[in-house]
Order: sequence, then structure tokens, then C-alpha cells
Amino acid sequence: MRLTTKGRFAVTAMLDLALNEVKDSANSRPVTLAGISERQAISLSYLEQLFSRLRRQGLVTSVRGPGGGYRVAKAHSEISVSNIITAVDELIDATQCGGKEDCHDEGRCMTHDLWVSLNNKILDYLSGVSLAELVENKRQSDAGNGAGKSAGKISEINFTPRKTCTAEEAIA
Amino acid sequence: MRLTTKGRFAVTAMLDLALNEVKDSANSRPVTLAGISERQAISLSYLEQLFSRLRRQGLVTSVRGPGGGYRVAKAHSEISVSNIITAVDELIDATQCGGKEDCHDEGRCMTHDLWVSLNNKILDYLSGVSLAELVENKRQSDAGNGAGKSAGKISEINFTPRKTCTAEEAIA
DNA sequence: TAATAATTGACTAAATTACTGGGTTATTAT
DNA sequence: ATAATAACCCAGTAATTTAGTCAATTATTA
Repeated sequence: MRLTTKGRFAVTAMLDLALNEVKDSANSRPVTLAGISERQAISLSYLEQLFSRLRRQGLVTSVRGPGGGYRVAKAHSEISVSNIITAVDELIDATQCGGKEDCHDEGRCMTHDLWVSLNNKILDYLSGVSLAELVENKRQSDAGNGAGKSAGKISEINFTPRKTCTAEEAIA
Repeated sequence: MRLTTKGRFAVTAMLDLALNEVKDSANSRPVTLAGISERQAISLSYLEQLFSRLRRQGLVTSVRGPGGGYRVAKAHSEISVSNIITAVDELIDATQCGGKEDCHDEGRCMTHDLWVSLNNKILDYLSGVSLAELVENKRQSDAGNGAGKSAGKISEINFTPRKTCTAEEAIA
């Protein structure tokens, strides 16, 4: 997988969406991209591109027209950071070498397997961090801080991955 | 941190270097970039760029002239995958807002802290995978496999240079 | 009917990636 | 000495990605 600012924008936007769609749970309204754009300083058109992918991946639903916007499609606990990132940062596609015979060169295959394993481990880890946990952490850090003032300490996010893995497992 | 093909090239090259510098431990010779280029199908000049950074970061040492080349600078156990990747894929500046005063907007800082934490977690993980372990794994997988046979269970996702092949190569 | 907001698409500047090619320096072998 | 080697360095470049603008369309609501 890739890990770039693009994925970070997407996570940022999804977190903003999750935080704002539930403000009044009784008659919650969809969150507009214009709102996210303003709060997170991301251009509207760029958000449109990102949410187009997020919607196609089933992570959000949309409502058109006035009062419309986006909603998170599933329970926050069911959406992981890896889901978000892979939705917008599609994986590097593979391979002239995948099934072809020029892959008998040992050097290439060695590194393929290596990276696939590393990739999977990172993905496993990011899969263990849910949107719900990001929201929860944001709420807690809000409660802990005085209003507006700079935190000083970096709030440590205490998400625990479901699997902790050893290096050997990473390679195996 | 970033996670792109560039870092993968670097890991690939370092693993090749580590595997080839110790072939005969008595009078081991430095490994040439030309050799790595051939074995791993990475362009020589691109390798030069990567190793320029790897050298400046103290991960490799160089010997000029005939018979020269590169050597791993430290014990293989002292070099982690994160060391290699961050040497060539220098960190993304996580900040539009780093030290600036326009960071009083709570929305930005929220995501900033979030991403810093995620970053650190990924870095922690990659720090736990050493070059020595990659080498050891490669040796074991070599011993376990018949020559030329692919590992099988791991899907072969590849990262190949973008260079499109010439007509001659296509025919060959 | 007008305003809203998603949706689509084409297009662009800037940055990064991956690569090419030229040269220079240090070292070794002849 | 001379020639070959291989690191080193720099300038440039095509392909791709990033991040964004702009314009138009469609569905919905007030």
C-alpha cells in the first residue's frame, strides 16, 4: 500500500465527518463537503474526488440536494484506517512478473515476497485502528485540554492493534 | 513517513547488498551498483541516487576504483527497514501547521496529532524488522525451496520499474 | 421555481518518481 | 604512466501523482 498525504487527507476528512454527523443524534443531518472543506482546509474539489472513491468503496453514503451531504455508511467500529487509505490510495498494481516465466530470476521473487509480507503486516496493523477509536480519542483529548490553548504534549493515541507481530512473522 | 516504491527499491537493494557482500567472508569484496542493477533490474543511475543517501545516512560505506563498491556499514542486526526507508524517502512534513500560529484552528491540530501517532506506530513496527532478519529469512526460504520454484502461498505482488519495454524486449 | 449540494469530467500546475547521460575523481591493474 | 574501473556528482527529462480549478449536470428540498 501507499502511505501519502492523500490517504491522510482522507482519514482527516472521515474523522471530521464522523465527528460532525452525530452532533444531535435525533435529527442528524448529513455533513456537507463544503463544511469539511472549511474546517479542515482541504479544497472542495479535492474532497469531491476523495469522497467519490469513498462512496464507491461503500464507506460513506450520500444525500443530494439541499440539506444533503455525506454520512458514514457503517458503524464507526467497522471502518478501519486501512479501509480509508486503500479506498483512495489504491494499491500499487503489480507485475509484469506475476505469473510470467521471466520471474525465475531469484533476485526479483525474493523481494516480491519480502514486500508483500511487510505490506500485509502494515495493513494488519492499520486494520486494527477503527474510526470509532479515532473519534473516541478525539473526544478524550478535547475533554482533557483547556479550550484553545496549545496542548504542549502530543496526545498519544492509545489504539491497540488486534495483532501485535514479531519480525519473524512479518517475513514468514 | 512515506511508503512508496522508492523505499522498496532501497530495501531491495540493501538486501541484495547484504546477501552478496558476505559470499566469501575471508576476502569479501565490496558489491558494485552495476551488479545490484543487473540482479534487481534497477537502473544504475537510480541506484546511485539511492546509495548517495544511504551513504550519507551512514548505512553503507563505499570503496572507489576497480574492485570497489559498497558495503553495509553496520551489523545487519543494527539496520532496520525503517532506517532504510527513511534514508531515501525523507519524511513528509506533517505540517501546514507545524510551528505556525495559524494552528489555533482545532480541526487541524486534531488531525496533525492523529497522523503523528499513526506515523510513529508504523515506524515502530518497521524498526523491529532488521536487515539481518531479512537475510536470514531469504536464506531459509532458499533452503526450503527447490530451485526456481516459487514460494506458492504468498501471492506475488510485484513492483517493477515503470520503464516500458522496447519493441525488441517485447519480442524477446 | 430557485437554491442547494452531490456528481461528473476535463483540464492544470506543482511535485515526485524513475530514469538518462554527461562528466569527475579515486583507485587498481597492466 | 596509462588504461580500466567504479564511485561520485550534476543537469535534465518523461511519466506519474498530487492537489487543485473550472464548468456543467442531476437530484432534492424549500
